[in-house]
Amino acid sequence: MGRQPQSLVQLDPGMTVSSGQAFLWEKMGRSWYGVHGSRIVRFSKKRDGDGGFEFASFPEDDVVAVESGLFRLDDDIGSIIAEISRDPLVCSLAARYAGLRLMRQEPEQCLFSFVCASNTNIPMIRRMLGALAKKYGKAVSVDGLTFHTFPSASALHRAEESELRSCGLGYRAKALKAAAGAVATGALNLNLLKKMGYDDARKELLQLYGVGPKIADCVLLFSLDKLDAFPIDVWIARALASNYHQLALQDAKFSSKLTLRQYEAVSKGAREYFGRYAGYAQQFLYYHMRQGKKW
DNA sequence: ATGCAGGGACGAT
DNA sequence: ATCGTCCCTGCA
Repeated sequence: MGRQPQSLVQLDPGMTVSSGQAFLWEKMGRSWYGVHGSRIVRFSKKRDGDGGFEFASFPEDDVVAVESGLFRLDDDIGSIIAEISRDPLVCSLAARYAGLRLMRQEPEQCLFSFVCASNTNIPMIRRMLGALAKKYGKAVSVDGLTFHTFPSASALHRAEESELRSCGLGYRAKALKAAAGAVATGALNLNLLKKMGYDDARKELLQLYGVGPKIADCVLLFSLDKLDAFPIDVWIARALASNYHQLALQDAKFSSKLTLRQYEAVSKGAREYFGRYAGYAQQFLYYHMRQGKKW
């Protein structure tokens, strides 16, 4: 730990993942290490570097399925790119950032991570989640390094709110405890949400204390296979305002902060415009907006 | 140094 | 339907 976040996970020459969606990844030497639920995963370039790479998981069972699931190797990326490339800007970004991919996170980790993500920034989110993992996760040794798995719902639910606050969560502690409780008690079944459509699954997530439209959309896109979800953060809002006047609000006040009503309107428009893979388009726009930024 | 931004959402007007 | 507030950190 203690390393500055990378702007992207360079998986191999043809594959890149924005770190904005996966907080607990870090690069050490020629390898990327990531916390993936109750696993630690490693992705490294082969030493004889002809573009080859290898994936490992600890524990080592089901490695192939884990890799395929995590990096969405089951997606038909060609036809996805083709479809979102109906938009000229996304088309050019898809060419420039060829290899950028979405990850499929563990649903619980994704939900709990984004509950911690409101009104803050990525370095701070990494710090909070790292502290939570260290305190409530299980230590796993890989390559002589110590990592911590992501805490279980019940562990987070059992924790006192004050303990969660001491991990740097601030007022988000209450929301995390609530979300963890919903999962731990079975009131919220994330696996069920995977089988629902976007609207129904979103409605369920919005019931949770501390989960608004933005965070719900992130969880839907990054872990529940709703590729039509289109999360709008301040950067995406700016991208829309400067490049998509037809999608932005007529109101000139529309710049970065969206009211609930504005969010729903802009999101609906973007989802209709970009289509069933709007979420992939969102990732190209987000990645583009983040270029040159420190994290 | 004081203010503000940073992957927002809640609760009171 | 808007608006102040919430915890915390880095940076201008």
